[in-house]
Amino acid sequence: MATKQLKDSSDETDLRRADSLAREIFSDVANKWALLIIEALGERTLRFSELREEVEGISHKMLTQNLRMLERNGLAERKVYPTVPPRVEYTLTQPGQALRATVDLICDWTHQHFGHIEAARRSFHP
Amino acid sequence: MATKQLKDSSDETDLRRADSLAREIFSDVANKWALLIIEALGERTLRFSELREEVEGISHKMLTQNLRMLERNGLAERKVYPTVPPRVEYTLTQPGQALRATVDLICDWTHQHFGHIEAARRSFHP
DNA sequence: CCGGATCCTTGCCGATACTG
DNA sequence: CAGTATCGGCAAGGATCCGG
Repeated sequence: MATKQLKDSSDETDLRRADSLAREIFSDVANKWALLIIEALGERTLRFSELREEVEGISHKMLTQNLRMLERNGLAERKVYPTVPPRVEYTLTQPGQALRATVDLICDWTHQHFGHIEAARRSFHP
Repeated sequence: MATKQLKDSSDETDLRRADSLAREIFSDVANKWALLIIEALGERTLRFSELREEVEGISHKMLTQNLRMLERNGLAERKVYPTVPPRVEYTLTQPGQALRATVDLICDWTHQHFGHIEAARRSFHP
């Protein structure tokens, strides 16, 4: 990953910290479930149970785990209504939305290059 | 992931196949190592050993495994020079380049929202 | 309804050794 | 140098239960 240009910091420590953090964020975010959750949320606000239905095949555990991660990184917001039974809603924050825009592009890419990929797979002999 | 609008196919089977394939491609591609390799390759042509140095922390095994996957999906091209010792070079295909462009955006995003994320982490108390 | 905790299985991934 | 094969540890992830 490219290093951000930090103007004039004569101290390399900041750069190193930034890079290692950047890699960490990248690793957090660049995984199947996280991206699918972000796609599913889109501009909507969804309850936990709705998300679970929306994201095909995700387990209860993976969903909470990834939601905590998104929340921790400030990409999603968690709103709890202290009713009974409880009601918890999730929304993407503005940075989350920005990320979603790029994930959308990956989806577009998938559809655009569908044919190419299918063809490549057929003509691929290990 | 959103389903591509296939005009007028009265047969649902195609849609299902397309969606399942799309998810499969997405799962292949949406993983840390694959994306980092794509980033590392960029517009360059790199040898196996060069890639190994370029992609920080990747193991021999993961590198070959992911390169085979990229090749299978037609995202990277593998060129073997039958010299001794052997020389193998990898390049992104045009679809691979297109995908890389979107990955670049994710990197940009990471750097742009760096501050927000750090702040969110500090103020996050489980 | 939500989410944490626990147990248990699966499969990822690194290490190593061996071929062309 | 590049790639395959095998093995084993360990962490990811599923199933389940309980508690708020």
